[in-house]
Amino acid sequence: MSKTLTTRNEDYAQWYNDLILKSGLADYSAVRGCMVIKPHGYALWENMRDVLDKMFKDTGHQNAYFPLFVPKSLFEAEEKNAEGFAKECAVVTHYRLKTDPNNKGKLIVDPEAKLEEELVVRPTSEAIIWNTYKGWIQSYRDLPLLINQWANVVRWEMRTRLFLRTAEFLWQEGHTAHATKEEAIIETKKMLDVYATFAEEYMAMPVIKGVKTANERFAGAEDTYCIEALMQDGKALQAGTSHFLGQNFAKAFDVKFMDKANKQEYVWATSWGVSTRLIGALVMAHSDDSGLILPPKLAPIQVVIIPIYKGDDTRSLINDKCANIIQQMQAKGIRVKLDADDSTRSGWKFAEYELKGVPVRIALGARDIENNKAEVARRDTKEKTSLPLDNLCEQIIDLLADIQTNIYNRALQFRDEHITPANTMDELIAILDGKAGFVSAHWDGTSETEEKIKELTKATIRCIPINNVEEAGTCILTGKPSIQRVLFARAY
RNA sequence: CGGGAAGUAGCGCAGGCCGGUAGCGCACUUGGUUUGGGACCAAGGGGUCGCAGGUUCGAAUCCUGUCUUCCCGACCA
Repeated sequence: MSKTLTTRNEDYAQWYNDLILKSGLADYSAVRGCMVIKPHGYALWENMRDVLDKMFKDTGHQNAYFPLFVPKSLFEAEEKNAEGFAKECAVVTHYRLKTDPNNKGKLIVDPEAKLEEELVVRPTSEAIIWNTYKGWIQSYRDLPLLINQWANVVRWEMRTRLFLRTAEFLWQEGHTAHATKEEAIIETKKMLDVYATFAEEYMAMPVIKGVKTANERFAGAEDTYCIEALMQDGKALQAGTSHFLGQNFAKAFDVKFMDKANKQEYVWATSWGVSTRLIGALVMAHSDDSGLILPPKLAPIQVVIIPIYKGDDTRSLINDKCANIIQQMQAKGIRVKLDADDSTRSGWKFAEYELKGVPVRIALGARDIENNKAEVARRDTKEKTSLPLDNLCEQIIDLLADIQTNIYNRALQFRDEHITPANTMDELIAILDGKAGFVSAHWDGTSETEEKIKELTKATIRCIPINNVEEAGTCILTGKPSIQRVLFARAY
């Protein structure tokens, strides 16, 4: 099987597509804009999901599930939100098919079965959730209400890209209700921190926490916070968002509570989400021309053991040793796989597991056993070393931790080297066209200026970093006064 | 929604201009030899050439329509 990838230098976009397909993360499907997540990709998502789910529960949230369909009248209740999503909604108009009288064996939509009210396939669930919350919240004693749901959503995108932008995707959406504005803002920021922690500690992907400008804000939110990551081609990627929704949805859906002073008040809301897009981010943050590089904490397989047979006489000796190592590793909770398949040779396996991003590979042959050693290769640097078998398990645990740290540091260094200040439009354009990455520049704070810069450069303001240093300056485009630099980048 | 490209075996492609009973590589099956960086030998199996019409004695090939997918733009997590 020829599974060579297009290199990143040749064509970054093609490299990404090749990698996703050939590493077995996902596949195209017969449905326009929709992909199939294959077992390797889904296992990765399950690991991400499990970690996040625990983090949500540790911060007091509970899971629930709301319907896929939203009646149009509910959907349009919060106007800004509805308008924001209107152009990309799939809509169910009928509930039945029938056989085509003019074309045997074919089906047509039954015109008799038109729905009285169209159903919108959720692009996000605020509407149905807030409609439900109305019935759940009467008193301040019912607050805060901290709910998360794991679900699929549909956004009818014109152009799709595996994991980064597909018509249907998997995500989680948290929806919380609070008695006070302050508490809702704290929740918004807390969940942003959860995302940042997850990205950095588990995905080994450094992120910048920030606030979106009005242009980039979630429709219906007062403030949108985000984590922005930088990909190896110098493009930014929004990896997660957390919204302070104010009382917009409470007012639209009439969700009030009685406070301690016996007064009716609207509740304060947040919502926050991350999606399977994180898989795309993970791929582009670390991987190389040989394949995926997965962080050990999330890798579906952390260690693969490949026996090297030579003749039949040492076969059972090697098998016994492998079984022994696997037993020890499993006892320590390492996700380990033995590949003793006789129909492919070791060289093929080496390449295959590199493609799949398995962090550590152990090759074990008669020669190693004789020397009481194993050949250990780490995926991130491709270094091979010979380690003693005696306390192999402990050494591998250390190695996995080292790989996790190393790929984070590597990505961090790349990210930090790609935050460049610019003081003129020419500088901004030169950086974007050259080294790319984030560009830190002064902006006068208006949407018009942001739009204009986007037109001129195709770069958007990714965010205003949280705890940004105040620095007096003049806007890069208009020369008007500015109090701080913001981060521009071309983005996914 | 605009521009481009492509649909022939599971995957990647050739054949098409010049119509004549469908081919290559990889994968797959069986047997054997192998195994420290994508093994080799031998023998096999698999396709109504995206779909629908049309031209023709005859269509993968020519014509018309249609569907789908990918890439580039505008929109988005």
